[in-house]
Amino acid sequence: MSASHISPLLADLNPIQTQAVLATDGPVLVLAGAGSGKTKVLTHRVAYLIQEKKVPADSILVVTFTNKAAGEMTNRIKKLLNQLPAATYQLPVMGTFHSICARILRRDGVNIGLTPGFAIYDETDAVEAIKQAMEKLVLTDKKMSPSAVKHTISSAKNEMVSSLEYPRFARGYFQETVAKIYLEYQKILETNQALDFDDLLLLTVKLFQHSPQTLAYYQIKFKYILIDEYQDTNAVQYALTKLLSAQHKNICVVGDASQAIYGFRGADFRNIVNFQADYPNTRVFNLEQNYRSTQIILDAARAVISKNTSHPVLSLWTDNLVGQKIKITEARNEKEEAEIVISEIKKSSELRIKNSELKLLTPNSDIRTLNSYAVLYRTNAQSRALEEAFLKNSLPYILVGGIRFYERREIKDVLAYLRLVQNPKDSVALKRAEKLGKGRLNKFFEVSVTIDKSTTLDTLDLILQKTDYLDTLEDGTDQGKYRIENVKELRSVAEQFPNLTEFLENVALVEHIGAESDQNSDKVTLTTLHQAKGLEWSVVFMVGMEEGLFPHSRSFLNPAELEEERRLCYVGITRAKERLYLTHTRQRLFFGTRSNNLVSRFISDIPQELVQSQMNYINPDQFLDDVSIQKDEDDWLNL
DNA sequence: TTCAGGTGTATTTTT
DNA sequence: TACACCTGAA
Repeated sequence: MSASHISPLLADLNPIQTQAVLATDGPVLVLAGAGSGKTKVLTHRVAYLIQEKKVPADSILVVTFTNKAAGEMTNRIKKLLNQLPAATYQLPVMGTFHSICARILRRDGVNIGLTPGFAIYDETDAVEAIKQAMEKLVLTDKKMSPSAVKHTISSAKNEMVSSLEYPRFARGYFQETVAKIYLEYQKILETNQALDFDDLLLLTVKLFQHSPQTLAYYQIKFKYILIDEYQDTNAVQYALTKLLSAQHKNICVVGDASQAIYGFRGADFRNIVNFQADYPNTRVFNLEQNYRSTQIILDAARAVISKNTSHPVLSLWTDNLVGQKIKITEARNEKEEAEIVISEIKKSSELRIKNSELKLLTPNSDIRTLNSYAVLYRTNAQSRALEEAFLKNSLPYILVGGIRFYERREIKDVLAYLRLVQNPKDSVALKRAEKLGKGRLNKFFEVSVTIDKSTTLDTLDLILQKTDYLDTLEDGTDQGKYRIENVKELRSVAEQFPNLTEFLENVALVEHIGAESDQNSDKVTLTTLHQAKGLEWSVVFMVGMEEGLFPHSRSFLNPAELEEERRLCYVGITRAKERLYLTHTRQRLFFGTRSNNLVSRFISDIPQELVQSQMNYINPDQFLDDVSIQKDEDDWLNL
């Protein structure tokens, strides 16, 4: 590459983004603020390595937080490479930590005694295995919930504490009992030839520790490693990163401590905070120019997040307009809150219709389709009141979240049969199949022995036909019809993966988007704050801005958790491009009881000059007569 | 095999 | 309040 040659890949990058792309070798930390073009830097960096540095694509490893993110990045890298002269079509190795570890273990896990055809247990399967372990130990103590036990074991695995080591750390009755269950649980997984999600990571570390040749193979293979959302990595993922990058040390991590919102499941943002200390000679790039939001929105976000003290906060700035003030509204209850949201949306939609009728539309005028609105909430339970109001007003919406496709009863049932084809000893699958009827199970076993090397789809169809499973779903209700539709949807996935092992792995590791969620249609998005991460809308409503709900009461006793709530609020605010609404209620119906909540401290943290509201909420004392959450309030005041 | 009725539980969630 | 889950009886 001559000095005069400027790669077209750098053409539309700002100076810091350019530097982050050009710093190909050695440890690199990219601190990417919300809306600062993080994915752009990652994709351009990969394309640059391939195109300009002539790095073979398969020696680049890109780790993402979700499979969806991996897919999006793949598309963008493809596009970039296709635009270039002498287009290269080979793509880097991309995926989540879990999917990459699964691939490694299928290939090399035999070195630590793993069967290549191992099953992957999802949360439900794992909890079922825990139940079986507890039954075996005759733990009739109903006070221990299997999912709490699962969570404790999962935390231990995240800290790389094996079932053999755990008893040493266990303190008190609960943990000591968990220690016994943990041992039994691992035995069950072993006999079932199954790994849970945590095992995928943990056993890969174990494989690398026990088989230096295997480790060396991957260390040499992956010359360049890029990790997205590094603030959301846990201890095992940290260890994997360290092991894999030890040879070439070309490690680039991207993230933002202010957007760390998964501490509750073991993520530790200190991994990103301490990166420089961990990797000597790290070059740091702060992406602080925001391309998404108005200045007012960024100022509000900053006011909220700057109260956190346990991590650094980036100073976002923008060339965008100052924008409109943030609108804060109080509703009497959750129904009125939903109506307020809807009336605001309708106001601008009506404006849109009127303008288009009068042909007043100019390019870039205030045209907003429904998919430029989102309503964000802290807990899923809040979606009900919103949904009811949207239905009542015939305003189209799409609810993101809820029960996932592969978690649905009918899907898990069918998958249980398929898992038994692969491993008839799988006790979790067996128990599920038993629940569907002994007769049905016997019929299944009659045909399952004859299944040899047929495709996933043929196997699935044969099972459905022999067991008459679909009959159990056919009950004349809409729900029954819907369930049958879902099984059909599963058939279409089966068609894509003729190999049963590959099919089951995909099912376990990749979230499937059901047929009903047509994402291109014009609808308002309703979703949790967590699921909004990484997305953006022109207009964002954050509802339920109340003490106890957001920040959630469970975080009151723990300053670290309260900081996580604050980061979640920061994430929510920075989703908005143009307009932000915050709403709260005086009284909310919650699990059958009415509670009077104080206005969220996050609202009080936003300076008045950024806000347009009918009331002054700075002094929450006016609500102190409402006693229902007085106790909680005392808790947080004492922090 | 099915279904009625009792019981427990309700923060966020990808893999 | 509402619903998922389990149990036991028909």
